[in-house]
Amino acid sequence: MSEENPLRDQILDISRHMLFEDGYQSLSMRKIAKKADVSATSIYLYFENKDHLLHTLIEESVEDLSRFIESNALPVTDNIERFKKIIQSYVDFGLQHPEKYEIIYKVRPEAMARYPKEKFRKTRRAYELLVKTIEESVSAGVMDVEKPVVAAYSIWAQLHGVVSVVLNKRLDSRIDQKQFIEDSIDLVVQGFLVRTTVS
Amino acid sequence: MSEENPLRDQILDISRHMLFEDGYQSLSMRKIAKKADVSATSIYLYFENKDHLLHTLIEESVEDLSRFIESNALPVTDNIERFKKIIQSYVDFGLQHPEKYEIIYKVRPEAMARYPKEKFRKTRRAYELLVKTIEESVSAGVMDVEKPVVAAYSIWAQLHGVVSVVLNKRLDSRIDQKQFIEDSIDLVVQGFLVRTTVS
DNA sequence: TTGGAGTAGTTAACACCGTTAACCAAATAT
DNA sequence: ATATTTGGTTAACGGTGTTAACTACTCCAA
Repeated sequence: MSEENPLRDQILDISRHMLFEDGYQSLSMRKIAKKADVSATSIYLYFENKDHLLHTLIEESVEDLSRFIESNALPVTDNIERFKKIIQSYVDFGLQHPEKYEIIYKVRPEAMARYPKEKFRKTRRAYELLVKTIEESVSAGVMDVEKPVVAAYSIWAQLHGVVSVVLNKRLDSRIDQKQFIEDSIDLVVQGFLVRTTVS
Repeated sequence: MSEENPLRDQILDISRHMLFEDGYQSLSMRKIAKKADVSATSIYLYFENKDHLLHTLIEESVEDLSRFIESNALPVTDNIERFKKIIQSYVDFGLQHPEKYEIIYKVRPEAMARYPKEKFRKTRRAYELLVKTIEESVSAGVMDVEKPVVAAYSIWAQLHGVVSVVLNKRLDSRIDQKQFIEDSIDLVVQGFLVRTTVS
């Protein structure tokens, strides 16, 4: 993945940082170049265009997110516990690496429309893991979910809502952040565990 | 709200349509103006700048969404039924008015960062209604939810995930759309109704 | 040792962008 | 009849992504 080039990596670092600080709109190739102390066109030596630069950033973040969740959840053998671990890891990653997490969603609308579908699917390893975990729980008879694919997607959306409201500081002032996170995770998890068949 | 001006309305219509067709990135004041057969600067007679134009579009859409949900759900007196109605209405609106629905979320990241917070809160009437409905259900003892404010937000996020995966045609080819929607709604609703105390 | 071929960058230019300033003509009010 | 407001215009500024053409520098073969 990393093509072993210092300037290329530097451009990615600067872009990620600027994106997080000032948002997408004010991110320009020329500004990136200036900060890297290089001419604007040099960026094109390493990235086809602005879209591709952004896509690389997204891909990198999704990869990190996937790896993080996998490294936490894969070792867990019990299905229910792995289910919980995936959810917890997703939220943890978002809160611990806001710079990377936000890129996945912040860039979306415009650049994402041109994001190659196949890459989109390929990078969703963590999602696949969640689906598999739910499916196995169902097979084992410890969970009762009709459509794991749907359920997993819903969970994903829900978790994103939780993480983003915290990161964007849109949390109602009456609500304690830590408690909000705990409660939300609990809400998601319990929504499924209630359906667990008691052995 | 509508300031009774034909050109102003035309600009909004064109913008909304162009935004839906070609996305945010390729939306420019000059293109809007050209399509309205007017000089680019004329837009500034009715909108302070591009941001304000977008914000007006968002506000309008959120207003429509809120009205739609309210008109469907307010007449329903039974709390549980109203709860279901709100959820169903949200999804229906998204699928029936994709042009308006997508604006609410498509524009977000860049322009949304500058969207005045107070307006943001003011327009969330439908959300408030959902919170109120859950709270009343809890008071009436027919639902058991610790933090209605959190729960409502989670539901919102989850529903958005459902609607957007359909609108963006990101649905896995194995899955039937109609069934996906029904199942998802059921999943959300059941997640709460399971907690209903049987009288 | 020379010279040709990459390599890693440069400058100049194009077409487009949001926005401002200055202007103008027609409608309206005094 | 004249002043003011309304609803537009053109010209210009500084910024944008991207392309084309160029330039140094390194490396390798004859």
